[in-house]
Amino acid sequence: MNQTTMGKPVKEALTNDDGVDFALIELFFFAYRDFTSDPDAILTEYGFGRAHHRVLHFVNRRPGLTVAELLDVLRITKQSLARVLKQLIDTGHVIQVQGPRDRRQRELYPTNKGRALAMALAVPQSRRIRAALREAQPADRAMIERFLKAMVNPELRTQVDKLPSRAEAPAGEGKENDRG
Amino acid sequence: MNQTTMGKPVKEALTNDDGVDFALIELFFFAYRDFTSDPDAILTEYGFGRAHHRVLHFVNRRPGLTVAELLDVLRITKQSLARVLKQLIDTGHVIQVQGPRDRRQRELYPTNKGRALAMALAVPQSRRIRAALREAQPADRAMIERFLKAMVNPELRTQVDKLPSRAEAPAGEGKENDRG
DNA sequence: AATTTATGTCAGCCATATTGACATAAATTT
DNA sequence: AAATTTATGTCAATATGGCTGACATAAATT
Repeated sequence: MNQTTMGKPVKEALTNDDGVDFALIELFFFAYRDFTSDPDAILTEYGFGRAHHRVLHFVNRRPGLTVAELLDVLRITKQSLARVLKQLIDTGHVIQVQGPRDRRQRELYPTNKGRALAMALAVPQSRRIRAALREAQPADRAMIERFLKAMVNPELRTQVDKLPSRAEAPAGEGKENDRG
Repeated sequence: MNQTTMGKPVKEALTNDDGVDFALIELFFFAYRDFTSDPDAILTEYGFGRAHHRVLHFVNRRPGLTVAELLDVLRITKQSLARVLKQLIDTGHVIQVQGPRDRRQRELYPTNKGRALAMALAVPQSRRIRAALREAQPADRAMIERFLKAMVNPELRTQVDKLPSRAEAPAGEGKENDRG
């Protein structure tokens, strides 16, 4: 383990010539970092973090999802979720409703307050995307969507598809909401 | 704060119709999550985390950068960097060299071992990108690059540009390794 | 000689995640 | 009806990766 045998400094930089697409790797890193910076700033004012953002987001995108479903989407443990969810409930952003079919389940819904915050967090992100598309090439939004989707693990793409794209004909009281 | 006045559950899902590009927001989230999953798995074997990855990555991309420069790129505090950097040094992935001009500075270089690990971490990410480009539309790689760059805060785009894309004509002692 | 700069280190704090164990209520199976 | 499984909640301990503040050292600059 001495400097002579193996600890010699490598002075040449890794570049795209090394068969690896470092340009896109780094752009993805920087892009995501700044993508999350706008909501982060807002969340700080509320004493919330990214964990709260994710919960609030999916509760707003799929109102009525159960705790188990939320855990599945977020891929965290229930103990991790507990604290964050409790805070969102205590602050009146999310409420729990006892499941109608199965009374053990807790359906999670945003309140108006929670809906407002979710929108406030999403707007700057959407604006950033819109601006980037304009700067890049407005026509090919679909292409970027395909690219990003292809970056997702095939097994997990179902998750993406489960989220509503367009407002559905409201299902009314009787019928179920069939997103499946 | 009672259920009657403000705590009523909002039952309608937020959709793309609400003027916000939820589709791309979520795709970006899922794409980044899976993008980091491959290296995460490798890092775990070494007892390292994402923090180590980032340090190792930039030390390999800009060998010889100083501690201050690294802190600037990563945007963390020196106390945060300290533990991670120490581990990378102790395990022989990175070595410090006293700055030639300014002997207070510590230039950071990867060792061969550190170079190898950096490559091992980058390869699956690059492969994922390549596959996604193939699935999307191979021609328009440049477009996606423009899009991602436009997602980065303008002030910070200089950071992106500071990284080497192609191997440069080596400046130093005798002949360097030119893979070009 | 005094000050500033680059780095390191100590100590403590916070947020977010983890695992394991156990509790409760409701649904399901036997 | 009793036993089991399921959905959720909670307690405790632990790890990681950030943070701030304070202080130390050596080297460069003024």
